[in-house]
Amino acid sequence: MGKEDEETRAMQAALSNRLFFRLYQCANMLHKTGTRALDRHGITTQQWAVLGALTRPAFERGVAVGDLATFLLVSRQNLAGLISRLEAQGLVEKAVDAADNRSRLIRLTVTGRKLWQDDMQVEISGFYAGALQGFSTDDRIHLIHYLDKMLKNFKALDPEATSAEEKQAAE
Amino acid sequence: MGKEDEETRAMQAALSNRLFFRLYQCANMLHKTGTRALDRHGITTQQWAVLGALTRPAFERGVAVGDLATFLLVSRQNLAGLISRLEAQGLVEKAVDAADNRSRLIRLTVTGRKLWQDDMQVEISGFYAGALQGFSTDDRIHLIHYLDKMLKNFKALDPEATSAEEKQAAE
DNA sequence: ATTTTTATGTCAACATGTTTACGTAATTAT
DNA sequence: ATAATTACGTAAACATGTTGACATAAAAAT
Repeated sequence: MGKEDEETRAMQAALSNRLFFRLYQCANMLHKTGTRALDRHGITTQQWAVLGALTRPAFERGVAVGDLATFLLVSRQNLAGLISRLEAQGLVEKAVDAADNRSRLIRLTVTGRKLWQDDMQVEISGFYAGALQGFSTDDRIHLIHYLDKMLKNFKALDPEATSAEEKQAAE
Repeated sequence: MGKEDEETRAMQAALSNRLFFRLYQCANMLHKTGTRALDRHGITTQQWAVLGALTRPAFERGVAVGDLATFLLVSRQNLAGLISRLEAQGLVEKAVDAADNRSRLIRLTVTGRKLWQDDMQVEISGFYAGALQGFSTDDRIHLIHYLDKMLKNFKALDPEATSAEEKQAAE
């Protein structure tokens, strides 16, 4: 193997190193600044993610805990605690699935939907504006594209996510 | 305000929503798959970040806990626990700073450096290859650029990080 | 009808992240 | 010299994330 190949390999490794370290830093800051942005409402970025998911048209009539965990890419056990905290705040509720009595459907309460639409949107759009300062629409689309692509790779690395995907594809 | 303006604004919000949700998902998967990749060595992604930071030329002779926390963008209290676990594993050590007796410098032990160089690199390069499948060198550079840019915005949103930056700039 | 699978709940142990707060010791500023 | 600041350790309380394990009840397969 030539010297240049070695150098190229070392450069590639340094590039990857930097990339994932930046991702790690961004993740830390996302949660730190995001939670602070919604401090007035006592909502964390994770709760934000749950509430946002529940406003999706597909989940509007309720979603099973397991499906929500698959969607958010967190564990069922972790999500259970998150949901119980949101339930205690009166923002979400559980209803038994008419089609499957084993399944409880999580959905927003009227209070939860109101909080999301009328109160949180002010801080959320402010946060978006701050965190995406200097990003053109094209930049945003490109970044989303890269994150999408990386996410697919991550899922391929995760045995559970892969089988869950296959299961979903087989339905 | 015209109807098109409203639509543009809604589209922008949907775009930002998707972007940060992807970032949230990528962060979850980074820790899940990254920790699993290094499972054989009992190293988590956070410990990985610490060890990686300590191999930087600037930190090779040791770095103060506070400076390391600033660099990793985590709190000092959190880092203390992380370091004590790495210390218990014999991977890092603390030494008193000759220039400032208040300050303890964290640095890799011989064991730690050996683990990083001889053992972890195999799994790390495998993880990089998997998570960046389909990414050209240009893609990686562009993604790093976007993450860098977003990180700067996050820091601007964080009162502490901003003051720390200013403090550093003033030195 | 009986067995197996599935969905959820729950408990436990652990690592990571936050914040607030207090003590101590060393340095720096006055 | 005295006072203020700085660096660290440490503790507590909390929210998030992981894994593993076990119980239960309903659905699905045999």
